[in-house]
Amino acid sequence: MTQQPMSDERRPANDGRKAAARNRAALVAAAREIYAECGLEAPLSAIARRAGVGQGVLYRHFPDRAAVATAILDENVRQVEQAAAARDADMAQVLGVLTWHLTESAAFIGILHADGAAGRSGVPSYASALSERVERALRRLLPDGHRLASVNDDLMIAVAMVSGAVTGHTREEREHRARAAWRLLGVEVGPVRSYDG
Amino acid sequence: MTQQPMSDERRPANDGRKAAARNRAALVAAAREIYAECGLEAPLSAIARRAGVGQGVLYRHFPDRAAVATAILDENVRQVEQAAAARDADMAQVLGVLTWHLTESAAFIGILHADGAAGRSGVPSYASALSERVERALRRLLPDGHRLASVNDDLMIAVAMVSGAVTGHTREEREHRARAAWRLLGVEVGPVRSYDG
Amino acid sequence: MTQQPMSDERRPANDGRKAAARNRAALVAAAREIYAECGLEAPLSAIARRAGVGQGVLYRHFPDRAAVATAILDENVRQVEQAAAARDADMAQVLGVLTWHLTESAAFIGILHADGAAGRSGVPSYASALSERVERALRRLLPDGHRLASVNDDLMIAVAMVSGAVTGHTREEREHRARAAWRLLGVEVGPVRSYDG
Amino acid sequence: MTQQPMSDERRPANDGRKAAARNRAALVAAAREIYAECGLEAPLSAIARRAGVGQGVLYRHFPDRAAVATAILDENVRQVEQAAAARDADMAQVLGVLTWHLTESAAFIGILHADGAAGRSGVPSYASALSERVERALRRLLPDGHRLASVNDDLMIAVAMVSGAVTGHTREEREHRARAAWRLLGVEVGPVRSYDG
DNA sequence: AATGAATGAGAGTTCATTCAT
DNA sequence: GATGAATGAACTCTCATTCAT
Repeated sequence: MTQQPMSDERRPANDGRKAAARNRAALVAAAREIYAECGLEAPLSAIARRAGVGQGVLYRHFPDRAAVATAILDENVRQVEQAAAARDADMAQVLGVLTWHLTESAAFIGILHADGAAGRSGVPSYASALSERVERALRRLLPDGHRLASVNDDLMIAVAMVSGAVTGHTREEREHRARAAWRLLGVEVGPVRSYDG
Repeated sequence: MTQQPMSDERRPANDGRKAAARNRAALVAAAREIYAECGLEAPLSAIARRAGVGQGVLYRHFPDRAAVATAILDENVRQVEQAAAARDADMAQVLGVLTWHLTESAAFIGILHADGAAGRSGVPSYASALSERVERALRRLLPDGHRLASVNDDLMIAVAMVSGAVTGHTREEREHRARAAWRLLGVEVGPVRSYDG
Repeated sequence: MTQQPMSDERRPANDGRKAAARNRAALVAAAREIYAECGLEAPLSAIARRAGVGQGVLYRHFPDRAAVATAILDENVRQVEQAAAARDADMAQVLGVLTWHLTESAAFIGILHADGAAGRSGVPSYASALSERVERALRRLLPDGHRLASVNDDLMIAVAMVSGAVTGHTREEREHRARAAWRLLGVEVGPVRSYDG
Repeated sequence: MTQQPMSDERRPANDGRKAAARNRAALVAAAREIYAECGLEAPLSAIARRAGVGQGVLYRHFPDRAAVATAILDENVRQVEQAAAARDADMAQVLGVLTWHLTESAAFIGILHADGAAGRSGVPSYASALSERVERALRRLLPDGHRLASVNDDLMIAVAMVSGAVTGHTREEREHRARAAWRLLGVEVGPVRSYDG
């Protein structure tokens, strides 16, 4: 309220380059938490606040809401891709990783409904891009005789179905329901876990 | 400082009582359309606008958002119930009706994800009420040897899966995808059509 | 369907940080004026408009209606408290200060009706908090033989009565009527003026 | 919802003339109750609902909000006038009646702040008209040596002060506080009761 | 005369986004 | 680069008032 220039009153540090990367990471982590708590509709300001940065910083790193979501989801998709790219990868294992992300991240669920739905109202455009990356990763591993190989759509429809089984449920229920879903589909799934190399 | 008496001049038509039923119908139709386009989160004001009535009219007919949604979805649920209550009802037929509504109404899709998820964030409470009505209707018809009868959750998980298969897709795609989904589940489905007695 | 990005074109000035203090002051001043004219029930939007700021700014500075009112009235109450805390304070002098604020601020009048009326319909809760501060300040100075010391309620009832005498009247009339009121109560009042140290 | 002319389906009676008077009475009674519960700001629709009539009826009988308030308050004022017009009326008795209405009707309190304040913002115009009727009634009885007779304003200022003492308090507290107020003013008050001839 | 539906203007609140510092 | 205040539109919900029936 006074006119003092607030000389050095604990003014937030400005560490230059280093800070930028740190802030980006903080934002991504914060977004993950906030999304988990409030869903994809959470106010961006909440993310900035949780990350401990100003809202301007958020906009510096991410031009819009979609960019934030993509940044979060990209990590999930990448793990699926990496699992699929591993030398000894097989379908069941990769579906295990996929399922792990499905149960872990409520935000991730949404994009798996999106295959072939680019530009559809309600389906953010980034979702189909991510969905396609998942599809490419999986299709490469689809053995000819696989339950989901006979009809072209089946693979991603099945994935969407499992997503549907977990939508709207808590983390705890999601794993159970996802397993049940794969079982009903008659598809074998490997251990449900994150992929880290 | 309370309420202005209305700018004056040219107060638009007041069609009197007769309009009541007409307006309600227009609101329901508009809501169905808007929901189909924007999902259940659509602004109520958009519904009123589309219906060609003032917002007050919407609030007269429906005290709150849940009432609007329920009014729309109730009709879908009721048809499923009626199909299930028919003398010669069998599971496949009723699933056909269910599937018809799934393809017809984007809004209906949402509630089928809601089973057992009452009070979950993002899952409005009326959704689980409706979901339970669907469950009761279906479970009565579930023959002992049915593919979905072995585990208790299976029935509604399967329904949620089919919903997941169609979420985010257009009317046209929905029927195809829903059929594919049931096929992947190995569940027989009768003709996909509305139930009208 | 959530929030539009702003119509575009000609986004009005954003004076940056400096404006914060200026805006807060403008809001307080505007609130004082509007309250004086319309009472505590005045629309918050009128205050923002009068202050020349967007409604968002008002909400940034004051989370709710009570915060606005408190910010305005706090200053009045504080002066009474300070007058009462002065080394050589005596009842008559402090009542002079009280009376000055009563004539100066129509909003201040309202809270003096609130003693012991916490949570009463129409009596906002902050009003009784402020009322109690006034009571504490005055009671400390109440000499044993004072006209208002014999019965416990008398002090604040008398204050409420003087408030009643001025409610609904113009600034000019208020001083005259307040003096008349104290005279009718047989209570001596010092010079009617603000306290500034 | 059907198109039937609802032949005689319990259509609300339309008893002609008689009903008009009955409705008016119901509206006044309802307004009294609603005002007591919700204050003068209560929605007019609530009054109509409580009275069991359509809103149109309310508007037929009372052109606007002020007219409703006046109708209610008129009854209070009339009793004071009648008490003052009684053959053996004396000041103390009439003040007792006045005080009774002050404690009985929260709505009545407001108008007694209004003397000489016609057209003041926040002071509805009908209030000063009613206030003047009260003043006329009382002044006629003011004996020359009365405590409130020496200065011209004193009478109504005193009344406003007592109103101020009770504003914002519950029925129960009001009587106590009003008595305390008159005592502090050194004015004798007769039994606090309604006047009924 | 009564009914009660319709109207639409606010009031309150929340947020995406910009921008001076 | 970071900060965080400002902006204002959009959304929900409430009412005073009118008017066809």
